[in-house]
Amino acid sequence: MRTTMMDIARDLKVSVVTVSKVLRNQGRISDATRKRVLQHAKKLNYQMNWVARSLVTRRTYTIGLLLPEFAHPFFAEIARAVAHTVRPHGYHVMISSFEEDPELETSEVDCLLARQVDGLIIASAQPLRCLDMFERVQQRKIPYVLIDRPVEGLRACFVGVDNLAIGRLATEHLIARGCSRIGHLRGPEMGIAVDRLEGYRCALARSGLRVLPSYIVAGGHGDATGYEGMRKMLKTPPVPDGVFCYNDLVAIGAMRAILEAGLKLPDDIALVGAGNVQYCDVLAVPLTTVDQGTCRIGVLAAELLIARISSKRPMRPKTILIPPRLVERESTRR
Amino acid sequence: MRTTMMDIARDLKVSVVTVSKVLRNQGRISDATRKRVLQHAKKLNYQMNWVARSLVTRRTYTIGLLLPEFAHPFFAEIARAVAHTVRPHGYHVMISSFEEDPELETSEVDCLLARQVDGLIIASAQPLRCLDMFERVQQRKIPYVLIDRPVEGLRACFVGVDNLAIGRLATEHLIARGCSRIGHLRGPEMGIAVDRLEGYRCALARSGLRVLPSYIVAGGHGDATGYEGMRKMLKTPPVPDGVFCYNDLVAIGAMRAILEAGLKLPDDIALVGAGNVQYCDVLAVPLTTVDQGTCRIGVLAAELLIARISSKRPMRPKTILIPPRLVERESTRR
DNA sequence: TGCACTAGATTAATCGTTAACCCTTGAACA
DNA sequence: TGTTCAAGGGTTAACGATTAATCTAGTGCA
Repeated sequence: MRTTMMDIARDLKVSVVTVSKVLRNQGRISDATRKRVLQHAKKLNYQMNWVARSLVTRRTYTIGLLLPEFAHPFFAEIARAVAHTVRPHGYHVMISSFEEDPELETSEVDCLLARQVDGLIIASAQPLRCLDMFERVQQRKIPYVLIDRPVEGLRACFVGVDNLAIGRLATEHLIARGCSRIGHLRGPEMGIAVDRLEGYRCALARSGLRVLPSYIVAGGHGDATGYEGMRKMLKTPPVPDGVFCYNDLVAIGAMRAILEAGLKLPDDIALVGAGNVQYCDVLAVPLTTVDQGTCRIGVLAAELLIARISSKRPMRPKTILIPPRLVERESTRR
Repeated sequence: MRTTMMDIARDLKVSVVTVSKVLRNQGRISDATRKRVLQHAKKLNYQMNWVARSLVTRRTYTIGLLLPEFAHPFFAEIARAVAHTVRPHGYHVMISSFEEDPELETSEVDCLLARQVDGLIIASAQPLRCLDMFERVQQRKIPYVLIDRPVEGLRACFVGVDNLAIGRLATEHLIARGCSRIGHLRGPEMGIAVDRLEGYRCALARSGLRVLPSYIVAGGHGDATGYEGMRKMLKTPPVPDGVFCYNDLVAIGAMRAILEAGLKLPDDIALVGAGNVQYCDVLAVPLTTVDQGTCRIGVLAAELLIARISSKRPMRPKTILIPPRLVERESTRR
């Protein structure tokens, strides 16, 4: 049986409350009593029951982290940053990945709410105009911070990168490197991929280059879609001489397709990714990419969340947009 | 204010217990009452308070997952597999990474115990013969499963790969590919790296090749140590024609060093890693590696843990060793 | 009529802590 | 002598559920 405060209290013939006060270093307790309690607690190997404490204090010191995909290095790094940031404040993280499935996301949020998390950090995959999940969270007055993917029509905290700038930065870089037929392997139909596409369009327009419809190929999140997309793009001439990929994973897939086709990188096709994911510097051809401050997103989101949890009064939503930064490597060096 | 069972009970003029029974689908309740309760619960947007429930049932449906390093793709994949496996059973995962720091590991374990996790999965970094952390867990009768790194002198469940076989498999493969001067970038002084080294030694001995001390270079877990180690090895002739690396990350670092030195892979030096980490097929030279069934480790550990949690009687410790499997890619194809 | 039985609910106790008050004692001070 | 005050502690009631024991009709049957 595990020891409780009552065991200590009984043995020492003091009240449970006295024990509780000593253990919390609160209230007025004589040094003698304090010492006795602490000693006996150590002797019995006492450990606080956080569940019981949480029930009465109404705080679990747990935050929920909802991610679309765990194995993705981008989200893994975020998870790491979040866990790291909240630990000094006594918080633990409950992580849940919902595999890009909005329904699973909703049910996980509900589950985390039921488990009484003190706050949530969400990289949401909710479809457009589906705000009821968030409304439920707000109704329960649980602070939350969105990351990576903003949700339209929602007044909420957000930490992410300026995706339009990413698209522009990457495309402008390709232009500067002398590319004139610039393709884009775009991401999903909705969400941040739209902004990156817009940035791409914008950069091309600015420098007077034409946007060929056949140069924009639809895709998804992973490297498989990048591979397929690139193969498709290579089949329809004129073959591009530069491609901006929605993210690094897509770029990795694209790179495989390019090399398989016997083309040279960057000489035949220059490639730019986005994300600056771990180990994208040791690829077949080290990948030029746009850094989106992954780690900072996690840290800032965590700090923002803790600030909200600690604050008495409701604070008004805050948006943090991290400016992206181009990281040039071999895949565009020519 | 959030709704409680009492709110529902009061409104409906039934007892809290009746509500509880309906919500748990337990006990004999008339269809009429059941319906009323369910309807009203939905109307009030009721959500179970798991903290309160946990206090009385003494189960949190939470398991703790302790990892040495979060960002490492190997552990990220394990985390994913564990979370995935336990979800259908109603469990959530609290993840904690302790950055290879034994003291932090201990304090995190204590914290997770205080939070009343139902079980633990640990990839431990405890130094040799430091078992008191585990003893504390056992004393509390919390089931736990060790993964990846066995702990000597501890009668506990373990799920991992046969590291000796990894070393042998990798080295034998290099021998089969015609290498005769085979080096080893080894991992940390203790733990699984020792077995992999032993496997390497064993394979060389079997085929009558000599083990040169200068061919065994000490290192750590990450790619930085692989890079340094390889540079060192290249400086002391005779340069090896095949190298087995402690893990894929080390191999990635080694590959960078080899390419920087102007040598060709696999023609000058053939390289084998271990782990079959994600994306090691898209490296500068796709890496031959030994698959250690990462995903299966996570799944099996999670299943084993849940079995122990659910079982009434204490089961006796079970060890699962996954047989490794060689995955040949370009880095040794010659 | 009386007894046993059952379905359907209620009451009381419990889980381990904390929050909010209340009580005692002795010393200081007017 | 009486009042005040602080130190050091205790009492009681939550927190929001579950579990075990108990009650109350209604029914069947001898």
